Amino acid sequence: MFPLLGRVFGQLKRFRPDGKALTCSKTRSNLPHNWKNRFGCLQMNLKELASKLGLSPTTVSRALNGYPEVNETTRERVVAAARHHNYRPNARAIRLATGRARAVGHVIPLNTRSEIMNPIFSDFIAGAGEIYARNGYDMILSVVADEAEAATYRDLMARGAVDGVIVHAPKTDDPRIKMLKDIGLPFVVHGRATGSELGYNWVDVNNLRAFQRATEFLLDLGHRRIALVNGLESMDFAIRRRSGYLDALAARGLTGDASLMSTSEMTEINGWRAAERALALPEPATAFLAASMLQGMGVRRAVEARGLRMGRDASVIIFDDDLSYLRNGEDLPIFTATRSSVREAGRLSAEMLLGVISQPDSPPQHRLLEAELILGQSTGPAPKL
Amino acid sequence: MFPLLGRVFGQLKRFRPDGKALTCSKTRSNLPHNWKNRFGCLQMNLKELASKLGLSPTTVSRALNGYPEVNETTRERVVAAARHHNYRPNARAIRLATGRARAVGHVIPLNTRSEIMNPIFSDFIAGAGEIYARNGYDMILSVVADEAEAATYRDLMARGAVDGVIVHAPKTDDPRIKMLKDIGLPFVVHGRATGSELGYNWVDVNNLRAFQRATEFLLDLGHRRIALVNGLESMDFAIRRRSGYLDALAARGLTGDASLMSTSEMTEINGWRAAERALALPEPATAFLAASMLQGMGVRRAVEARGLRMGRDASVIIFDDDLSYLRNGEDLPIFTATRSSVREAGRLSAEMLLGVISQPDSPPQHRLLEAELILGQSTGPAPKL
DNA sequence: CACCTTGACCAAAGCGGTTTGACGGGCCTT
DNA sequence: AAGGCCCGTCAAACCGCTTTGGTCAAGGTG
Repeated sequence: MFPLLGRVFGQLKRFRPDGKALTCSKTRSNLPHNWKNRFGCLQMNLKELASKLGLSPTTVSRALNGYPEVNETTRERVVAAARHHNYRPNARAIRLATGRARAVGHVIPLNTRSEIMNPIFSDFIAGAGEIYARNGYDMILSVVADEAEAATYRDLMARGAVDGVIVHAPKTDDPRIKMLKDIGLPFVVHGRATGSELGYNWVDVNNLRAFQRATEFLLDLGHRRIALVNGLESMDFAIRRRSGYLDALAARGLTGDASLMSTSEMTEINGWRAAERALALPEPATAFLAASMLQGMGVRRAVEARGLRMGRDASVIIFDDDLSYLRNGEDLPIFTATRSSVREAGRLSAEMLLGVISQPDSPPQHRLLEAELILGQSTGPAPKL
Repeated sequence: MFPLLGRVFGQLKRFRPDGKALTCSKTRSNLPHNWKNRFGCLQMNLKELASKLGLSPTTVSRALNGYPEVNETTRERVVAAARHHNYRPNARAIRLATGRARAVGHVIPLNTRSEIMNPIFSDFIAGAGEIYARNGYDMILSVVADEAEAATYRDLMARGAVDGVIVHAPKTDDPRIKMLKDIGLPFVVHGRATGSELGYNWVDVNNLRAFQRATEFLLDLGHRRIALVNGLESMDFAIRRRSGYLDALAARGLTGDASLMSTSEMTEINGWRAAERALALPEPATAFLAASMLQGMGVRRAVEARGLRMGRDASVIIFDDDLSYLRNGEDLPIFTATRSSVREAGRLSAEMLLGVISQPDSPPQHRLLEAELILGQSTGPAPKL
C-alpha cells in the first residue's frame, strides 16, 4: 500500500503521505527554513539579529515592539540593525506566539446557480484593504459556494486563521449571524439582516430612505407608472429598497402594481429584460427605479431601442455604488442617482472590525450611511398623455 | 513618557506599547489561547486529543496526516475522535512547524491617480479561489498603490506570509518580474511582460491574435475606418492588442490612423469619449474595436446618441472577458466579441502556481489561451457612402 | 536459538517569535 | 551605611504543531 516505506542502512526512512522522503539525517530538513536569499545568507531571524547585536532576543523583541523598558540608545541600535539586515519578524511565529492571526477573513458567497460575483466586491475590498494594510493586518479571502459558507467560517475559526470576519450580502434573517455569535468569532456585517438588528455590528446604507426619496422625486415629477427594477429579493437590502418604494407610493395614496415590480440579479441583461416588460404593458411605465448602475444601463438600452429618449420620454433613477470602474458620468452625471460609496463602506466596515477585534467586549456598533440624491440627465417631467 | 510603567506589590508590571497590562502572574496571559467555545471548553488541541486517546501527540499527528506507520485501527480511532471533538489543527502552528504558509498572495495594483480597480479582478479571483479552496490554501489579498507593490512582495516574502504570488496587470518590461526572481518567491504572471517571456511562468490570452482576427473580420465586412478603443497602453496586453490591429491593417496594405486610435482606462465613459471623437472626425469611423465590454457599452451609447444604429450604421467588436456580472447577452450575444473567460484564466493561474510551489525547480511554464470569435448583433457590412 | 526485520509507537527537539519572572547595579532615602 | 526602587537586561518557558531519532515487542530467518 505504501511501497515507499523502507529502511536505508539500518535507519528508518520515512515518507510523507505525498511520497516525498523526509529523513535527511544531519541536515535541517525543513527546507524552506534554510532558503537562502540572493545574497546567499539565511533569512535573518530574531536570534541571529540578537547575537549580532550582543543582546538577548528578549531585548531585541522588546526594542522593536516599542516596549518602554528598553534604553533609548539600545533601541536605536536595534532598529538600525534591523533595518540594515532587512529583518522582518516571521509572521507565522508571531501568530503562534501571540495567539492572534493578525488577519481578517472576507467570505464571499458565490451564488451557485448563477455563479455571479457581485461587482461591488472589488471596490468594497479595495476600501477595506486600505485599512488593513494601514494596520498591519492581512486580508484573507474565501470565495465560496453560498451553501458552504457556514462551514467556511467554522473552519477559519477552528484553524485560527483569522481574528474576525466581514459578512457580505446578508439575507433576510441570515443564519450566519447567529452562528458567528455562537462560535464567538468577531464580525461585522456589511448590510443588515432584518430581525435582530441590534445584537451585532453592521455598516449599512439607508436603502429604504434612498428608494423612498427617489420614488418621491419621481412622483413629484408627475410620474405615476414607476417600475421598480430591484435586486434579488432574497437579499436584505433589496427588501428594504422595495419597502422604501412602496412607502413613498403609499404616502401618496398609491399602491404598488405587481406588474411594475421585478427582482433579479443585478446585471445589464436583467435590467433590460425588466424594462422591456414594463414598457410592453398596456399602460407602460414612464419611470424606472433601478437597483444598480448595470441594471440602469440595461433599462436605458431597452428605452432607447424603442426610440424613446431617456430623461424626456422615460425617467430613470439608479442606485449608484460609486464603483471606480463604473462611474456615473464625470462632472455631469448620466443617471439621476442615489449614491453611496461602497468603497467607503468597505473602509468603515474594516475599521469597525479592527475595533471589535481589539475590544471584544464592546457593545454592538452600527453605522447607517445616507445615500445622496444626485441629479443627472436621466429624469424629467412625466410625459403628457 | 510611559506613565503606565510601574510596580505593583514589588512585582514589575509591564505594559504593551498600546497600554494594555501584560502580567497576570499565575494565569495564562495569552487570552486568545484559552478562549472558550460555547460549550465552555477550550479549543481542542493536539496534546489534549492525544491524551484523551491515550496516545502520544506524534502518533495522533501522523494518524491524521496519513502517514503509513500508524496502525489502521488506531488511525480510525484517532480520526473518529478528531471528528467527534471537532478538532482542527491550528493553522498558525502548522505554518510555523512546516515552514510553509499554505497561502498565496494576490497583489492587486491600484492605479493611484485614477483609483480604479480593474473589474476583472473579482472574476479572476473567483476562479483562483476555487482552486485554492480545493487544495487547502488560503488566498491573501493586498490591494496596494502601484508604486508600493514591490515593497509589498518583499514584505510578504520576508514575513513568510505566502508561498507564492500571482502578479496581476503586468506592464511592458515590468520590473516586478526581475525582483520576484531575485528574492526567490515563486510566482505566476497573469499576462506577459514583453522582453523576457521565457524566464517565468505565465498564463495569458493571445491578445494579438484576438485583435488581429477581429480587425480582419471588420475589414472583410468592408470597413476601412476602424477605430481602436484600447485599454491603457502602459499595460502589456494593450500593446499586444494594438499590434494585432495594426498587423491586420498592414496585411491589407493599410496603415493605422492615429486619430482613430485611443488608449484609456477601460470604463464606459472612456469608451463613449473615444467613440464621440472618432465619430466627429471629418471621415468618421464606421467600426470600433473596443478592449472591454464596458468600453463597448460606451461606444454603443455614443453611436446611438447620434441616431445611428449599432450593427447597421456602425459595427462594434469588443473583447469579452466573460465576466459573470457583465454577460454579453444571453443566448444571443449583444456584441460581436473575441471572448476568453478570465475566471478560467484565474483557475489556470492558480493551478500553475500551486504546481510551481510544490516543484520549485520545474522549468518555466506558459499557457496561451486563444479567444473565440463570437458573432453578435453589433456588426454588419460597412455602410455604402 | 540467536539475529535481523518490521510494525507501531513515543520523547524530545525543533520552528521563531513573545512573555514571564528574575537579577544585578545605580541612585535615593533615611 | 543599609535598604528600597527603578532601570535595563536576560534565561527560560511557552504557543501547537511537525519531524527526528529512537524503543520495544512480535514475527521471520538461517
